[in-house]
Amino acid sequence: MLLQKKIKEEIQIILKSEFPELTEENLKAIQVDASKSSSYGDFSTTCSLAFAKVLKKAPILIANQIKNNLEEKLSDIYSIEVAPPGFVNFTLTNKGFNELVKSLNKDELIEKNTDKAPILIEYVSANPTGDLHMGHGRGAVVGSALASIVKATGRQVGTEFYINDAGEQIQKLGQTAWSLYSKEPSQSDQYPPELVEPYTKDLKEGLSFDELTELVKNKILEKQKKVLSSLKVNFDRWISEKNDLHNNGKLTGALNKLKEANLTYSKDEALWFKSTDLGDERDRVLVKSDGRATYLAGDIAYHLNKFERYEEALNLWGADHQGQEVSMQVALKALGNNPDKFQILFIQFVSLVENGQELKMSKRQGTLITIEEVLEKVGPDAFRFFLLLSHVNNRLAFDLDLALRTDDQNPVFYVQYAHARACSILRNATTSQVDGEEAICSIDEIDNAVESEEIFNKCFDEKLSEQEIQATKNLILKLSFFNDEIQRSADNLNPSGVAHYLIDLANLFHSFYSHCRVLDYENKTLTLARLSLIRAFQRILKTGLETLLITAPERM
RNA sequence: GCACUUGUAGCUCAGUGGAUAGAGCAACCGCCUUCUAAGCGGUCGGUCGCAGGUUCGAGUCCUGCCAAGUGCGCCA
Repeated sequence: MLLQKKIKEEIQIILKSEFPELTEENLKAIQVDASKSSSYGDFSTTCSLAFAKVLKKAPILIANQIKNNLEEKLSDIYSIEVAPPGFVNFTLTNKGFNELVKSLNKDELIEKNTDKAPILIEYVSANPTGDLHMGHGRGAVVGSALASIVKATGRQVGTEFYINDAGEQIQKLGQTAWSLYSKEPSQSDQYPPELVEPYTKDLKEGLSFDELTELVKNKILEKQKKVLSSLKVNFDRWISEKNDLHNNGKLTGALNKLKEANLTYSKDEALWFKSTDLGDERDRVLVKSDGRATYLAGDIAYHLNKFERYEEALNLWGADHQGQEVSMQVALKALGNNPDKFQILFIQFVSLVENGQELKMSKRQGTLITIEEVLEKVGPDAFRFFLLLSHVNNRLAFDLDLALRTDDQNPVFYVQYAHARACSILRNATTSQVDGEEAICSIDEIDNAVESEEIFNKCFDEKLSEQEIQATKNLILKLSFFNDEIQRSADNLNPSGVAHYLIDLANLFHSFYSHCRVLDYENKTLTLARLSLIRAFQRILKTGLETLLITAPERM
């Protein structure tokens, strides 16, 4: 078990016995974090500050109580300082650092927690009427990374893409396709023909309008799947509005539920949802006067179905869909679902910057930049990493020039390079050299090295420079917070923390690399000690990158 | 007009109510006889949009204002 977790548990035991008025929830919230500055030790906790009010006691007294109780217990692992107004700071001994690296090499890197309810993440859900653009790309990247992170923490996750293949947009697509296919004059309000044309080539003759529409839709969908898959985005299920809701009675079922709950009325030959009564700004149409269901009706049916299968649901929607949120929330609530279990993240727009200029984009003029175009230039890893760096609530300027560069300006290369360097060291250590020199050691020797405090202490030998020792400690400390970072990202449903963590980690590794020579035939003990740290680093960086669905190359 | 989101270094962005607000890029100065210089070290750079409030403590929470983006269809 990681040292900070051990410390946390000790504090919980102390506070529980000293202050029985603290609730389980209070105790659970205790955090042992990295200290802000090395002058405050290695780990610190602010729990005495947080509990001062509940306990009606000066924080410094609580802090001292923690210190006095904890001090004798593990004095070979850390020393404790209390700083006003009530911080408790822990400074690790060499043995403490050894314990950390041991855990990082032996334990599961990401703690599994199965208490949390299964969650369904719906994302992308673009219309099957054209190419996916960068806004979809952002949703795709964030959604897939999020699903992966949450899954890594042991929680059950399902992912779905909802295909809006039953509405008016698909009709318009059909009309455009039809005029291209039948050479009949085009009607108004259609899709730009040049965007549809590639899908109407080489079709057999004699197709009906519906057959043609279905065929073109499927071709577009296949292309979307292909593009997503090259971004490493795959879904557990693709839900078709037409086949999975309209044609099998689920839509009618949902409408009946709303009717039974007396939440609908008829007006102007349309069926309306009395959403104003429930807090919406106006009533919404469910079935249009031509007898077709609206998008909202289908979406309500879909979400009712989601909650039959999952306890919680998360949607990643484009910012242009924010008007739907209230209607959906009130509908679900009115039909007996807990609104706290349904959450929507709105993806703000991505703009593209090239040569320092923001590119003007318009769907109608066909100047919308597609995922494919950007992906072709920068590749999936840079594509993913850049879009993961900022929170979806924030508008994002994607700098094509920067992402195109394959040098140190591009953070994804910086991180991947750190991994390649670590692999290179491990490879050089464990394989015999071209000049016939034997390998320094085997993987087993490295794994065993960390078990020996004597070997590991070489990392902190007094003959080493202060810089070397500090670089080593900094790297170990950062590594020890990998699990915390993953858990926090999973809890907050925000993968950007992991991406930033990996940059910081790579930074500390590069610093360690330049200060600390690892392979040294003259000093095998120090070499082994440092290799055990490199091994932990490599394992964690690889896991981190792969959790974000980004490759961790062994050579670059 | 109303609703949602955003406002932090020249630029792109991090920042769980806790200590001295961070990173990358840009600018400037150094570092390759040794494991990958796609790297490292250093300098410069901030009234955290503005004004109040809550708190022992606010970039973080609340209110108002200002600015930007988005939404306000029998489109999806």
